[in-house]
Amino acid sequence: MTVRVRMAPSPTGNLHVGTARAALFNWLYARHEGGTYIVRIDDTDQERSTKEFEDEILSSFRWLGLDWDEGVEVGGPHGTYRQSDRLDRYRQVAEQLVASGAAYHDVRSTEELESLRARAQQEGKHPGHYIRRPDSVANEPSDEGAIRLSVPQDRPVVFQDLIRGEVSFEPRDVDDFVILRSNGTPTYHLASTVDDVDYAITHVARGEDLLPSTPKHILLTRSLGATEPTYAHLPLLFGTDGKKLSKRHGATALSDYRAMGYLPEAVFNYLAILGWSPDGETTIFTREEAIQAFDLEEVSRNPAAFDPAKLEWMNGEYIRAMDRGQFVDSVKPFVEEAVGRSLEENEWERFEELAGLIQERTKLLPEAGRQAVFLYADIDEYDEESWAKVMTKSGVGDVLDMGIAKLSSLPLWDAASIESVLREIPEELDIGAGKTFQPLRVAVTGSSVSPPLFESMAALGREPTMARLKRAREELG
RNA sequence: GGUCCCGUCGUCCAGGGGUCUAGGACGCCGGCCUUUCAAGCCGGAAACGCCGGUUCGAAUCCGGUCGGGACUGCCA
Repeated sequence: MTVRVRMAPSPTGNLHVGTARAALFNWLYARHEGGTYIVRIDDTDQERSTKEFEDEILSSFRWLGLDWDEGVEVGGPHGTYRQSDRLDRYRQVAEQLVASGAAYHDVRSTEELESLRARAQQEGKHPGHYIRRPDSVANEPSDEGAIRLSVPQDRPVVFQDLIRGEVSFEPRDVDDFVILRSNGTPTYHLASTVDDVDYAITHVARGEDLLPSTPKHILLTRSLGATEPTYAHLPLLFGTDGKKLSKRHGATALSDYRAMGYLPEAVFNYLAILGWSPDGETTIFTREEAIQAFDLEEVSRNPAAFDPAKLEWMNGEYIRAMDRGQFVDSVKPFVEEAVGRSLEENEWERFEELAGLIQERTKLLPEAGRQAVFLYADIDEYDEESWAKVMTKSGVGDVLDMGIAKLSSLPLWDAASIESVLREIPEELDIGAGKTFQPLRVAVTGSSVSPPLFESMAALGREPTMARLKRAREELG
């Protein structure tokens, strides 16, 4: 039997990194097994679901490179792959289960149910312990109320989780849960398992938060006359403080990382490493290598902390691994954004002169923009800290004067020539290299942190460099 | 409270009875390189939650304990 796995996001928010990782594992498994990866939209929560979120989620999937073989937007043999289009199907299934005796209408009020739960809790039992088919009135056929699945109390629900091994639930700890609301709409449990059955899903890899729901889904599947899929419950993602990953830890939406200048390959790699590794030694690997080595059974059982620092390091690795042209292309929008206007073709030549040096120093795409602005925009104001640290020292004026003098008579304006005359300064003045090059750097780039000085001057050009040196000299007074 | 899941460096991932004085990666600390910042290189600190048991031998198996987490809704 060929493997069929699915990802079923709810379009009630942006794609969360945790969901993205679950999608990634499903995708890897499908690709490794040569199976089918399906994307379906779980929008039974019609209040909170929006088209915008759906679009955002799908575009994030595509950005990450998680293409799907079947499902929403790409089609397939199972309709639109959108739950809101299948409401009749769910309703029909629910009624059929009532007819077969597996489910029943429940007209009890919220208060009644609450008191049943309270009683169970007081007695130290599972809260759902007393949520059962009432043995009197409610057995009558009815159109009223919600529909609950009647959980058979005769034996435990046992299953083999691919990641956790055997997991078992006593039936008394599984309440008769609602499958169809009194307004006729399906709950997640119903819609999701009906879809899994109808779409012939063979493996369900999902967050561990759904582990307690699994006996419900198994029971439902069986009462539909089907065999449940193989489950694999993925460990959850946390922040570095061990708490649930939330806004407090920074960005949680995948699209935020895209906007911050992360590369999809790096995010892919990092997400994959959270809970899995090909061999315990390798941390950087390609999609192909991941597909080759991936197995759900080798996914860790422990929750993983999402560590932004490691992601950033990894992104730097990927940026440095790009070829020059690729780097320049990816970084162009960020440079223009930093400069505040679009750049002409000839202006890019100056950037390309420095591109290699900038690339080495870039972990996040926008950082490249910050390093390159000095090439295109005059210095509005010098970086305050840099000025205070280097320009207020004694002897800075002399350095600038000498720099101006030596550079103005330079016949050839290239990095090597610039270096050779500038190197004379510390010798003649008998001061350290840092003392001479740092002031020049601040004068020319506006900051004590920049790409290497001689190359920067060369790329900037003679006129602007001289102008900036003179201006800094004047600012010194 | 109840049910279920989990417990190796600060973090991620290895190790699943002897080769573990526990390995790799990020981060951290120190050094080298150096005009700054990175990168790179070298070195360092850093973990088997605890208690019992099984065994010649346990990070590895079993039990308990403690701790963390998820769920506990006519949300998903």
